[in-house]
Amino acid sequence: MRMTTRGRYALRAMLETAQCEKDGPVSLKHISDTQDISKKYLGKLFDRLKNAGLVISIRGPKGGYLLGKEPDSISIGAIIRAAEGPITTVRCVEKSTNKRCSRLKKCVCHLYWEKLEKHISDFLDSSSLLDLCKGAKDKKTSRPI
Amino acid sequence: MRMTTRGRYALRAMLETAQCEKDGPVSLKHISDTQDISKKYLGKLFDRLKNAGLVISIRGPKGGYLLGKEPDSISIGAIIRAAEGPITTVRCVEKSTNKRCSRLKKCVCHLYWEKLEKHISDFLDSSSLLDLCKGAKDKKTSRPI
DNA sequence: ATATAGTCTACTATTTCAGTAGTGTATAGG
DNA sequence: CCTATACACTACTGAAATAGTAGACTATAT
Repeated sequence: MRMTTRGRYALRAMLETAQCEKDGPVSLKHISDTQDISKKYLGKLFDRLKNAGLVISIRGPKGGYLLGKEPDSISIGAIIRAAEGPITTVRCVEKSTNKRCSRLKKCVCHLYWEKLEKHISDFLDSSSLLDLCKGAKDKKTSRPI
Repeated sequence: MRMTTRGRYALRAMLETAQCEKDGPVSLKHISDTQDISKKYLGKLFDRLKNAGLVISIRGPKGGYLLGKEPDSISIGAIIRAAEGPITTVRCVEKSTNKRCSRLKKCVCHLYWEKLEKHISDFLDSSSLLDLCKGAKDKKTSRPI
């Protein structure tokens, strides 16, 4: 039951973008510097985020990325799914690939994993990037953990 | 956001053990045959389950494994944790290793990941092996998915 | 023009996972 | 006491995914 750095990087990068885009496109260099993430790696990550429509890119000098939608309509789930692929707690239930294991009919466990998957998915979809931005703002005045 | 086969195997194996232990110790061979899991791999898995106190072992002919506690006091979370290690959605928040990333103070994301972790953990701890056994029993009479 | 900054493909190193091999040890049943 | 059974333990292997790197290419603001 693990989340990889890819998902974490994605969230941090999106948060940084959301917080800085008012000053113009946010470059990978900026994100790399402020978030300690390899610039090249971010390049690949933003490919995914861009394909998912979560950011748009602007090329050339002063270029970078802007959010592709309003921050309140970008759910954390959408970011994680864009970065890591579908949230699947159990692969043989994966819808996209239709890879359903042959034991399906006799296995109660499947139902359980499907419930877990929905539970996690709902949680991730119930917060937006805006919610996290607000949290970040609050943290600047109050005491950090 | 993935669960590995290790966790799934563990749950299926525990369920099989719970359902069959009334006829005496359940051998790895039996579990291997009924659940299509490599016997050698199960051996390693049951090491973990045994260390966690979820099963006890009986050696020699007619030997095998019995549940280490009543099925209603074995939570699914306990099984997953025994098999896969602590449920951590983000490693730098991992308590056991004290590996906290240096960005902790400035990162709102951490709070979010910790909430997610708790959310998942609570879900996994709210069902017991007994609950799943009941589900399995029901499924025999009713129509499978 | 040119420097900046995204785009794209390919490569590499590391880690984890799933599974295998083989040896050792306890014990039920004859 | 012998022997077959079944757990215990260590070490190894192959495959896949992850994290990160290299370098050439393209668009564009100044």
